[in-house]
Amino acid sequence: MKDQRHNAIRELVGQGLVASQDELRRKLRRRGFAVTQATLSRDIHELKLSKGPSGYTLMGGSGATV
Amino acid sequence: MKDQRHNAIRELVGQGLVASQDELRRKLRRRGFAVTQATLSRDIHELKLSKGPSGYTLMGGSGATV
DNA sequence: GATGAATAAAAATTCAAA
DNA sequence: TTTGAATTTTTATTCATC
Repeated sequence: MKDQRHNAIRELVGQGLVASQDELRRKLRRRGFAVTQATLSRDIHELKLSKGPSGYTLMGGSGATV
Repeated sequence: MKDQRHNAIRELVGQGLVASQDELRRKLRRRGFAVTQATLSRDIHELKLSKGPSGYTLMGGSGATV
């Protein structure tokens, strides 16, 4: 369950605008994943997502930005 | 004043571990820049810094991570 | 081990004001 | 136009429960 959710998160984030954990939560719910903010906070950390000027983004290997 | 502070921020962040705006605030103060969290929040946005699993990082041109 | 509810902590914003 | 104090919003964590 968690793995599927992680994939969905990666997809949504990669896709573009996820400005907050709550927005992510709403989008996930539409996809059938009903979780709370606490869980997303943990997921985001596990996935090493980064929150920048334009919402959440996926981090590559080293963390260096180009 | 703001430009100097921005440079100092870039330096501190580029340097390594800045885990929170408050930590940044303390480090800046040691360097002679005494500002509040509100100002740092604005600075960070202006500098397009990103907060990830290992504190704040500088974002490069495209925002892509390697 | 994964999660939620409640809470704490951190960050963004509002609202003066210089 | 930049800032700080206060506030709101968002995110991380704690403390149970399953």
